[in-house]
Amino acid sequence: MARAPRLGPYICGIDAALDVVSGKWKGLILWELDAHGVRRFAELRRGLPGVSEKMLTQHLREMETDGLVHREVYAEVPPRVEYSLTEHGRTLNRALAPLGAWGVERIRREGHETVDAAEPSHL
Amino acid sequence: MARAPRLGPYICGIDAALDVVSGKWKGLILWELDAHGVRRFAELRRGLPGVSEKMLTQHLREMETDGLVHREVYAEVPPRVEYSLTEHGRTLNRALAPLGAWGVERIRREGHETVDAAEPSHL
DNA sequence: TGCGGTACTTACCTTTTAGTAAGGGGATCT
DNA sequence: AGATCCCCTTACTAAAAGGTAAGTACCGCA
Repeated sequence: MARAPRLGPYICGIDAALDVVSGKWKGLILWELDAHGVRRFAELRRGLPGVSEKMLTQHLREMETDGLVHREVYAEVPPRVEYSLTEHGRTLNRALAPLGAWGVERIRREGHETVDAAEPSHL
Repeated sequence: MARAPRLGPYICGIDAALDVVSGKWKGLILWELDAHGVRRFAELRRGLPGVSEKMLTQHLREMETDGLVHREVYAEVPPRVEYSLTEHGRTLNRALAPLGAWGVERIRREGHETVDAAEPSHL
């Protein structure tokens, strides 16, 4: 791992954008950071139910090298690290908005349950 | 594979939308079908440099069960199958447009090379 | 006769991605 | 004294995604 800028060459813009958001939790991380502005590691962890520490660090590192998130480390005694979106991260989020709306429509159409409303109707 | 509607539950719309477009060639398939309207299997294959027949069928089948593409089989002597976008596929493509634009910007910034000079229609 | 084109399917293998579990080291809480 | 919190790192394992190659069955062309 630790691919520096990222692989390419890309065939079109969708390619390049999907490369950056594909990853099980990246969409949610983007959303959390967009909603709260600044979040610490443990806050993000609590905000993403089920994420492991390894995956969270890994995704955050990749998003940092991709120029989406800013990582600010405070050399304090209980270590403190704050994550926030960069300008690129914010524009990405804005570009993602119509896709999110489409997804919400799809969930509605298909009758999928969201996580907190999960009720197992007979499959 | 052959997951019927798709897994879920989703945490947000981005989740649901990414579920449907994640796959190495799905973005390109969407683009090809959007650009040409109707395409046969072998035409799509030629349009996606490097795709294997297996991956192409697999992706097309998933996109069909996801309600994005329509598959029309003609029972002719040299078999003929035509693929096109459904209405949902077309709205997805429209929702993908800002993301594609973001990706193009990113490619420009990073100085990645594109494979071909063809421009996606939804820019 | 043998090749290429049509649209796949199947089996097998490699690569990538994600999950699990443990550790580290100092500081505050009980 | 012991537990917990903080933000990770490392090693190992499992699952998913993707690639390669071959087979199917029928046809037209040279």
